[in-house]
Amino acid sequence: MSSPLPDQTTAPPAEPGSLARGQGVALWRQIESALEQAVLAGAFGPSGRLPPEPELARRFGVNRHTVRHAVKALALRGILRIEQGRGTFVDQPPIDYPIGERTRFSANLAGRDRLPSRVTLALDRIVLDATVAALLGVPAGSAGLRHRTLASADGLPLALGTLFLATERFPDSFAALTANPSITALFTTAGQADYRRAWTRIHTRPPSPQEALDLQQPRERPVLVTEALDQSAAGEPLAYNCTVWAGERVTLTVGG
Amino acid sequence: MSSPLPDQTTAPPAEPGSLARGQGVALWRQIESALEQAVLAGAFGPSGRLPPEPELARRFGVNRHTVRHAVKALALRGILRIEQGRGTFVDQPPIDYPIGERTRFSANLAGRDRLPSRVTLALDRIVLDATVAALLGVPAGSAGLRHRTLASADGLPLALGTLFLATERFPDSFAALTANPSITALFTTAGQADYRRAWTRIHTRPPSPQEALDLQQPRERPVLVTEALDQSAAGEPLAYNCTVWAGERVTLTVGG
DNA sequence: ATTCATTTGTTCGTATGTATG
DNA sequence: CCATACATACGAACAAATGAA
Repeated sequence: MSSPLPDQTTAPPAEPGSLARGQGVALWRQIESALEQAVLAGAFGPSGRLPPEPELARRFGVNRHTVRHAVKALALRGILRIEQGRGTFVDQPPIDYPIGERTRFSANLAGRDRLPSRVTLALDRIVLDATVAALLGVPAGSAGLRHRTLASADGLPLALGTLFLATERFPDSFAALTANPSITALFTTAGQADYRRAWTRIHTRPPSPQEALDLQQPRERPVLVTEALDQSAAGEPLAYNCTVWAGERVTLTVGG
Repeated sequence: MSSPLPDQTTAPPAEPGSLARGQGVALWRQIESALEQAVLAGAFGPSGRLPPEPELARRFGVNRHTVRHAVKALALRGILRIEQGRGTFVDQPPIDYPIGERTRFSANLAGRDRLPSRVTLALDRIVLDATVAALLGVPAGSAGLRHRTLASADGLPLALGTLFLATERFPDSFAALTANPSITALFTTAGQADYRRAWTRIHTRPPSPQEALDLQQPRERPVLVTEALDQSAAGEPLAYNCTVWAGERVTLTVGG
């Protein structure tokens, strides 16, 4: 049988016979260069996964040891990342995501050759429980809105966001968020363009099965959980946000 | 044979016969109250680990199902945390650790009934590699110091810290840190009492086997990794710090 | 909890190419 | 030309980690 999973990596990094033997350049050096070129060309797709070693050896027409020598050299240089039992991957540096008083989503990822996107997963009218209501400064049991979104960069899920709003403060938010999932746009319409982040709490834990599925990451890899409160310029609570980040794909940055 | 691990929890939460049968209060309700009292009294020690269910059942003189009913109720209320295959634990809320421009360690944990402590694990003279040297603003290959510490609160490990200094900036740092592991003290002596945190990067990943051991946490629970650069008031880099936190025991807070 | 397929990690042995003296 | 040392390359088998069934 052929490979059970349709492998999303398509790139054939070499044609057999493209290597020069006995010309003073070791085979593993030539393979190292070829793989590095392939990485820079983005030949391994958004997953960044390389074909397994035996497959690479076949394509290059060399022994597995020789491929391993090349791969190890690239791993030492930080180009590739080897994970026993899982595979070898392009070592994409995690996306650096600044968190501070003035954080906006899409502005963060622009200008660093990543394609940001944000889709609405769900938008529900809910009853605010005691904890969230207290944060939003309304009585427990008040009407509210829960907006669940999935943020991606470069086609890979980055974060699951859940936003809580009090209906009494944003009466038309359901229609507004249906039309445009951007919180910044909603706040601006409501005359709160100058909101800021009052505080952010950061924690980590293993993902729930559903979160691992949504974020397309293994259950063994942890998630970052941030909780944040957005505040108006006057200091009133506007929205409470709880975001679950794919831990292996982001670094949060404070200051700098 | 008796229990293979010497259990550090000593507290007997009840004496048999202390339960009132047939008095209109279900046994599991009484056990729920008794356990809650025990939790509030800190009867389960710093580990927060409850005795195994059969042991609890024996102490209360009831069937294991009855204990499970009580424990489940407390878990639903967020008082206890059940971990299949590991045990039942007091659900200690994670320690809230503020990170900002003026973060100091011991100041953070005082006044919240946790006993902070910090011990030196290792203090080495090293050669600074390119990455760290660049951050510290010295040539790669310069002499430096690496200071590894273990921070604990309440007897439980909280974080493994690694600090990098350039020797040329702090000539006497080896002796100073040997005498007093506090960075604040070192900086103060060097006339840099007014240092601040230039930036902090936050990431998460599974712990290495050694880290799991040092932090006394299961390998399945992730760690938080913070990297931070301390800067003088004049904007010169002073020290680079990389800290690995026990993820289940801390929440980092920005602002607020 | 077990089993299985996949993938990387390790260790043998052997042969060849290259540089040195 | 020969001897030696070392890096390179190949082959086979097994170990260990991962993830899915």
